[in-house]
Amino acid sequence: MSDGNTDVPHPDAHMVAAAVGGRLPGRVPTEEYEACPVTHVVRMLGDKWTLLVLMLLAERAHRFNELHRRVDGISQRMLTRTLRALEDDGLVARTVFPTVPPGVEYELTERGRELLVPLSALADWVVRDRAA
Amino acid sequence: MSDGNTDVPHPDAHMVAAAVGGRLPGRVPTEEYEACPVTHVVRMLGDKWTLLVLMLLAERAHRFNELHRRVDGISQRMLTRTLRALEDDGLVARTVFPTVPPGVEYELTERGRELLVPLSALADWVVRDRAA
DNA sequence: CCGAATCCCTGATGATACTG
DNA sequence: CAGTATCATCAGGGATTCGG
Repeated sequence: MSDGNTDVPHPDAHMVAAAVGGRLPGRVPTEEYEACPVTHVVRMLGDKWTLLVLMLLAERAHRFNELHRRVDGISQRMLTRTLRALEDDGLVARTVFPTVPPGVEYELTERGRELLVPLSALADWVVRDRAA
Repeated sequence: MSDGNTDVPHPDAHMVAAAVGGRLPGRVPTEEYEACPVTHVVRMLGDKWTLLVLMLLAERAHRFNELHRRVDGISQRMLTRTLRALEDDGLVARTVFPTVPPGVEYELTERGRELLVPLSALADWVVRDRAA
C-alpha cells in the first residue's frame, strides 16, 4: 500500500483493482491478500461441499435432512458448518418452522442467486473448454 | 431425445447440467461430485496462493524468483506446487532458458487468459456487491 | 536460479454419541 | 428433526536442507 499515492479507498484496493484489471503492487502484503473479499469468496467456494450445496439450493429450498440425504458422503457436522458459512456470508437464509418436530428450511437469498450468475458463467466456461 | 429414460452421457453429466441450470439427481454420488471438472477448478482457485499468482501472471510473464518476491509470505515449496498445478491444468506455461544460471519464465496460456474472463466477472460481482 | 526431498504442525474433515 | 460435543484422522501448508 501507499507507494506515494495518498488516496486508497479500501485496505484491499489492490485486489479490487486487480479484479477489474488494474495493477498490483511490487509486493502484495499477506494481510491484504487474506483480507480481500474476492479471496474470501473463492476460498469458500473451494471448500469441500460448498459448490454442491449451492447447486442443490439453486434448484429449490431444502430442509436440513433433505440436503443430508441428497449429498452423498457428507456428515451432519459438515453440512451444518457449510450452511452456517453460507448463511454468515448472506448467501443462504435459514427459516425455522415451530412445528412438531421442528423443521428448518434453507434457501438462497437474493445475494445467493446473484452469485449464481458469475458462478454459472465460470462453470459454463469449464464445461465448454472441455473438462479440466 | 429422451423417451423417458434417464441415462447420462458423461460421468459428470449431472454437475454439467447443474452448471447450466439443469437438475441434479435425488442423491449425488461422491465420485461424481469429486470427478466433476467444475469442482476441480473451483477447488484449485480456492487453494491458498492460486488467485494471487494468477493475478500476477495476468499482468505479465514472470520469472520464478520474481513471483517469489512479489508474493509476500509464500514459501518456495508452495510457489512451485501452485505453479505446477496451474501448469498441469494447462493454465500456465513454463519456459526454461538455458542461460547460466538457468532462468524459468511462467506465463498464462490462452486457456489461462480465457479463465480470467469468468473469474473477473465473479471478482467484479463481489466488489460491486459490497465486500463480503 | 530453480526446485526436489524431508520433517512437522495446524486446520479441515469424518465418526460417533448425545440433546431440545 | 436438527443440530451440538467430542475425539480421531488426514491433507494442506511451512521450514529447512540438498542437488542440478
